[in-house]
Amino acid sequence: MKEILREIGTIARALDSISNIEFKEYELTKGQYLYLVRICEHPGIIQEKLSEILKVDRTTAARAIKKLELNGFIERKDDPYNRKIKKLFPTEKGESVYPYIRSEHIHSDYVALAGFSDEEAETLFQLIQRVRKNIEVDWEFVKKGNKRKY
Amino acid sequence: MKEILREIGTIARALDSISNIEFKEYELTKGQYLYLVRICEHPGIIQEKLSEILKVDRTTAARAIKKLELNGFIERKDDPYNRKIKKLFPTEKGESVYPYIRSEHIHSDYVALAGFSDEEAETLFQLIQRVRKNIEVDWEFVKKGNKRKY
DNA sequence: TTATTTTTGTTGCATTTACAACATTCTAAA
DNA sequence: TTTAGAATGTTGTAAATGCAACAAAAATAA
Repeated sequence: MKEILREIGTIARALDSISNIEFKEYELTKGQYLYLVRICEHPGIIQEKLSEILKVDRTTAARAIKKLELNGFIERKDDPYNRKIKKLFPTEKGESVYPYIRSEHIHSDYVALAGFSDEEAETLFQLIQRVRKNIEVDWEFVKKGNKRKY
Repeated sequence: MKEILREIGTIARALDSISNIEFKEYELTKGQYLYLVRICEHPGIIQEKLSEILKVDRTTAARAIKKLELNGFIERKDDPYNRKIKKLFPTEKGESVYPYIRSEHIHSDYVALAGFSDEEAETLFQLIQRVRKNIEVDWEFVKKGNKRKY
C-alpha cells in the first residue's frame, strides 16, 4: 500500500503554511483565506455548509467567520424565510482581496504542477477528486460520532 | 487551471480530523500521531529534521515532541558527538501504539483508493509525489522569510 | 585562530482549533 | 397539532499553533 495520504498531508501543510504567510499582507490571519474565497464564490452560503465543504469543525468555522465579519471582509444577512440561518456575503473589502487570493492559489497550482504535461495534470485532478469523494464519507461518519471498523 | 490543491487541502483536513478523533483512544492528542509514526520509523531523528519532513513549524514540532516525551511515548537522548542535538526514540509505549496508527493509516488509504485499479493508485502515487517535491521547495523558501514572485 | 553565519533548540505571547454543552428554529413523525 | 428530532448557530474552556526573540553549539569564512 502506497502512502498516498501521507504525501497529501505533507503537501497540504506546506501549502497552508505558505498561504497563511502570504496573506498576512492583506490582514488575513491564519485560516481566514479558506472561508473568504468560498464566500466570494458562493455568496449567500451559510456557515454550516461552509464547514461541510471545507471539512473543518463547525465551531472553528463559526469563529473564523465571526472574525472575517468583525474585520469587514464579509457580512451576514438574515434570511426572511428561515430565521435559523445567516447568509454570508463578501463586502467590498472582501471582494477586493479575492483576486489576490486567487492569484496566489493559481501560482501555487502552477508550482505544484511544474513538469506535468496537460494530460498528467488532468489525470491527477480526476484521481484526486475521487479520493476526496471517498474520504468525505468517512469524515462525516466520524465527525457525527460514529466509529469506523477496521 | 484545475483546483488540485484545493482538493488536496480538503482531503488533508478531513483525514487529520478523522485521525485525531481515532487516536484519542490511545491517549494521543491532536497532531501527535504525526510525529510519533515518524520517530518510530526513523529512530534517532532530530526535531529539526522532523519538522522539515512533515512541513510543520519548528516550534510547533518542538512542543508536540515535548508532550510526547512527557507522556512517555518517546525519549530524547543526547548525542556524544554533537551537544546541540537531541535524538528521538520511541519508548516501549510508543512502539506499542505504532501498529495501531499504522492500521488506521492503511485503512484510510484503503478507503481513499476505493474503486481505484492498481494502476490508477500507482499513477496517483507517482504524480502526488512529484507535487510534493515541487511544493516543498517553495515551503522552505517562504518559511525562511523569502517572498515568492507571481 | 578568530569572527560570522548556520543549525538546533527553547520560551513568551497572541491566536486558532475543537470538544462539550447549550439555545433556537425548523422539519418530520405521531 | 403536538412532539420528537434535526439543523444551525453560539459560548466556555483547554489545548495546539506559530511568530518573534532568544541562547548555545557547530560549521564556515576571514
